[in-house]
Amino acid sequence: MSTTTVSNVIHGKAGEVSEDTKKKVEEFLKKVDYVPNISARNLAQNESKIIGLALKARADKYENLIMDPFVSVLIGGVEETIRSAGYFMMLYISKDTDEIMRHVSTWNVDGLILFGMLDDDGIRVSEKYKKPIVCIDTYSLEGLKHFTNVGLDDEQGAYEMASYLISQGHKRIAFLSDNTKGVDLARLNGFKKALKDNKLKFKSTDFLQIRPRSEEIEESLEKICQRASEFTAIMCVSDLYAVTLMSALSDRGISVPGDISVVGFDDNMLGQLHRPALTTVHQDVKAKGVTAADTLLKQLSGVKTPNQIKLPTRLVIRDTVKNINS
Amino acid sequence: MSTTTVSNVIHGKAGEVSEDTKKKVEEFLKKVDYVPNISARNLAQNESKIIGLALKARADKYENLIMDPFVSVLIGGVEETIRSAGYFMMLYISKDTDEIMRHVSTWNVDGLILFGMLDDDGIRVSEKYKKPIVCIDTYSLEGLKHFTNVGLDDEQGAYEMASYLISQGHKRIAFLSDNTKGVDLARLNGFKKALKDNKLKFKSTDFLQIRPRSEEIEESLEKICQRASEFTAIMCVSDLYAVTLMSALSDRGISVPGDISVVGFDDNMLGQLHRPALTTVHQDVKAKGVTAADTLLKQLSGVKTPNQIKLPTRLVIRDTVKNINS
DNA sequence: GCGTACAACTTATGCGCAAAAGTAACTGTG
DNA sequence: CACAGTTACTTTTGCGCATAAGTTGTACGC
Repeated sequence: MSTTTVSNVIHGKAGEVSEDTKKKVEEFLKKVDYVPNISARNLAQNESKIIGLALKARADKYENLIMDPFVSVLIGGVEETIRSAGYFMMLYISKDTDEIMRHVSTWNVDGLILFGMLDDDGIRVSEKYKKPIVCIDTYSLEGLKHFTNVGLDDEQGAYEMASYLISQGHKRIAFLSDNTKGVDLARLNGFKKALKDNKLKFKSTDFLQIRPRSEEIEESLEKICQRASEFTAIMCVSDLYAVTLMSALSDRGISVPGDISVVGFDDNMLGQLHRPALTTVHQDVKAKGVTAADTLLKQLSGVKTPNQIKLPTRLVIRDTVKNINS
Repeated sequence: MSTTTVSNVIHGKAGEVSEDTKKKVEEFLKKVDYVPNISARNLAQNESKIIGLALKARADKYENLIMDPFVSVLIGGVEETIRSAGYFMMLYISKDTDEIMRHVSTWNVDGLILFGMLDDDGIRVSEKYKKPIVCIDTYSLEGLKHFTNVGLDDEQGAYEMASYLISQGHKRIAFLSDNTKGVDLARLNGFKKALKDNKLKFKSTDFLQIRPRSEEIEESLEKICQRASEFTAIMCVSDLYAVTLMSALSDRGISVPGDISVVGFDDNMLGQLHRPALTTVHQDVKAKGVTAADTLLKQLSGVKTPNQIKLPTRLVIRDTVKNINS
């Protein structure tokens, strides 16, 4: 029984091994409870069967990243897909792109999924790393030359939401976010577009800035709540912020949707469990993870994929918007 | 420049290499942007520098597991600790223990952290896997012979919470959970003990069963809410269930804490953002992950560790309990 | 000035695997 | 019956690393 014969049996190379010996080998493998050594296989094949999932966060959002149910659902989707294709997932959470890079090359990771990475960082990575990369939720035309993006039609989703608010009679609507880049910018743009199409003006003061860091968040919420009476509705860039805002409003005796309407974006458990239940834009986070992983897997097997995949959103009308049409 | 010399420089084996050649080698390494091939190192050393984090869920709780902010925080804690010690994390989410086992042995994972595994499964794993295992939140005396457990003083936490409820005048208190095993049992026991110490009776009908599966959860909530008037307070086994319950109560016009008091356990963002803010038992989930990883790392470097580590809990009194002392 | 000790290297070996190259026995064909 | 082709194997090689074993040169003591 030579190693090659055994190897052939393991890899199911029929025609090379007689049925007789095949059975013998299989029995033997079972008897000794054989498990292949992946390190050795990797060394010989120069492939690792590992997909790296790198989550990166701006330092000030790191805490939120980890807390967000979004992340665990995403991880779950990726892991499931990858595993059923015989790959393994190495998870990497970091604030430091270089560290991620080093990690990826030491392990000779076969493919990369990046999330939360700034667009230029993604490009930087792709320049060094010569294997397939799929990014989630990036917004960089430049980047699309280097990697595939799996995202959402954020602009359209925000457009629909803003249009809905306007249809309910809202004219003074604020937009709440912590930055104006990437996804947040796309959502803001959709919002602005809806205003414009309805002949409403967007003033820069209608942008309410929330600070993600725990030391600053209270102060920023205080400022925002003080200005609440200026608006009839606040459109938040995420459910997390919508619910955070509603808690702050509630603490100050401002009722939702009685005094002011609030909407979110994402549709996660936070808004679903809130009462009144949050009106929001639904996205299928698990599908995002699954799609990203699937796309990467396809690329690994040499199948061409579009370099931009946009998943649809869906308006979910619940109870945080008041109809104020006279 | 021989491989050994280079290897020695990389591993900082001073005294074996002259300062001169050391510098030369280092310059060279930088120039060619050398990255070690971990597969080769693993093969040579028979160690992988990988820590496996296996999350297992009963089929009916799988969805919840993934959604729960608990999980991502735990993962974050483990990942951070492991990485700063030069290890890597391979994440494994599955309903199937055998699959986890196969994975672990193919990769020759150096150590294992198990979460959400039933006690007997943990033991089964430890019988095959001859390397260090740290479990999180198991409750099996038998298991402690095989692995280290990092957990909480659940019983004490629940005892304090129940005592607090009693001090606020509550005598008819229900306990809500989806099962009576492991952690949930410990919390239930703490609850029962507090009742007993205060000369209150626990009837088996005071246990309210919630069903975790999304198809059944509504029905079980309906039953529970119908019985709400029997109690002045409901102690929930987790914040997730407490908030879920409060949403259901709110939908039926039952006010918290006006009509009934509700408390949770865990202290996660769900309860913190809820209004009224949830009175609960705090646990430091990140610390749990960090402690588990630290303990495993210690064991890997041959340091003895206690086989049972219990992290403290802390009562967090917020706004969901009414003082009903006459 | 011979042996010992040690510093600073180099060479050789094996980890477990996949695949290339080699071998031996058997089969069919002209 | 000789030779090509095929089947069912075995032997060999090399992936990149750490380390054991071997080599060389130099300093020092007596």
